[in-house]
Amino acid sequence: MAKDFTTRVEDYSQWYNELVVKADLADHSAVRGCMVIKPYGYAIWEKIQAQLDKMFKETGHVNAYFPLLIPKSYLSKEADHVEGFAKECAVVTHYRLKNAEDGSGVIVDPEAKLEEELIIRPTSETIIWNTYRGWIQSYRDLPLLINQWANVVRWEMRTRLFLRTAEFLWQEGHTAHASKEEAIEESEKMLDVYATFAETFMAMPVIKGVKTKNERFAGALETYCVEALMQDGKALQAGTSHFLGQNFAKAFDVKFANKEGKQDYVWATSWGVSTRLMGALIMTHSDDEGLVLPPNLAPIQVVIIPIYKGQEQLEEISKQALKIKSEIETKGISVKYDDRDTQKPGFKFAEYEFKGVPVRIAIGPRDLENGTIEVARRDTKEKETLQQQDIATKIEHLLKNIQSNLYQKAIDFRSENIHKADSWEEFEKLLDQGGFISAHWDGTPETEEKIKELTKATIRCIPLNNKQETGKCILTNNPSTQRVLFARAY
RNA sequence: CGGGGUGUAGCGUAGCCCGGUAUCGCGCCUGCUUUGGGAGCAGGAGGUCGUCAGUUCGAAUCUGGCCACCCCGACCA
Repeated sequence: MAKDFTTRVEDYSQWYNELVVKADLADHSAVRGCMVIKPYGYAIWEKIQAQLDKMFKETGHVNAYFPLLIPKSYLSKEADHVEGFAKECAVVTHYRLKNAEDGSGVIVDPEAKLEEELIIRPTSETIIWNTYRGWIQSYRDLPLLINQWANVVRWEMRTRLFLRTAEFLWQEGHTAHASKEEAIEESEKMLDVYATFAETFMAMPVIKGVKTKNERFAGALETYCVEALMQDGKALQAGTSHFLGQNFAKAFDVKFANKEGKQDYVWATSWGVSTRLMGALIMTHSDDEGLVLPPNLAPIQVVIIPIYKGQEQLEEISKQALKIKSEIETKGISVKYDDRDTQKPGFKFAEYEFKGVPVRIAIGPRDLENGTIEVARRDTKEKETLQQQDIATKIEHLLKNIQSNLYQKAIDFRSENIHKADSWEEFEKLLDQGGFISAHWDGTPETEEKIKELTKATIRCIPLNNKQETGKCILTNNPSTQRVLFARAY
């Protein structure tokens, strides 16, 4: 396990800071915790985005865009929602600057104070539901299935690169339904989309579950989540899907005429995943040599590096390399041929390793003679020399193999790190080892809070379709009907 | 907001106790040799020592104020 690297993502600055993201945007406290995503890192986000977007559309959703700035009053309409977000909102109070009279630079023009302050969205429920009021009159307008790709800002007291930045990119789905059952079904369906995405594309196993009341989204009746386990033994919430009941419909007065002609409030869901997924990706697979990307999300799946002496030999090798490149590309695989003359092969090898490129091909004079190439895989770092014929098929299989190997490795790691605890002593001991702990809980928020205070562990989720069994709460010994999953989390 | 720490070249640092105009590594530039795992040699460029004030003939170094950032906690996707 890559100890040094997974504990705190931002520590691996050597490769991470230079190539994926740079955090120190400016020497200014106002932007602390914001992130600059460099082109290579952004390419990974684009892959995530493209795949999720496809899955949303396959489940009947369409994209739309709502404003960044939200009138302050909107936020106060749903009581729980305000309480959840009020403490971390950036507020726009003025609309103009002017030159300072003493020539010291620009200042905020006090004349330009806004009558009503605007907040920068921490999430868009309020402005979207305010808009939906005008869009929904009849059951014929339902369901309304909309997704938004956007940035949001949450002024967190403490930030962590990728996992909790002040500004982050995400998608938020907001749907409206005619019945409670349909809305619940929708939130469960989207949870499934997230789980499928995590497992199939990110090669990251997740546990589907529901949050306890304490951990629920502000304003939701039920919060579903997918929880993943990072290499350092900490849990990470990878995505959430909320059943909002009629809370927002009531707060924003969104009513529709049902088939019987009666007015009723609509039922809502919202669901989202963010650039946190990139943190999850890094912390699930990477090692001390850098990123390890699952082929299904790697912007570059195969890199070809020529080994040569002199211009003449390079031309000869390039001819063959480009032939192999286009052959592999016929399988829909993305291939980069790196014939830069400014770096040596050894340097390039290392560079693509920390960029996480799944497969590297080296081709030199020796290969030209023998009709071979050297193929190296990032996940196991194994190298082998292959004949050039059928190379596209061989690479295609190799990529599939890497994808499933990464998933298997992650799932094995997780199985090794889920334990049952039946006493408080055992619970505490297991916690220090990291991982999920399956234990009985009496179902009260007070007990949950107490356990958090004592151990910093939280209930990550109550798994869906959880086995019912009688037991005693790990802390209070009160009767319990099921085990829940505890962990220390990011 | 509480507790701790740090500010010296693009990055990472030495020097500070004991005052005399700044050290080393990476990176960058030039040239030659190299190229199957992060090249070698030679030469070179780059610094208001966070900031303001004080002490002093003289301050990166001593004193005081301010600013910024990092870590730990409270909060959280």
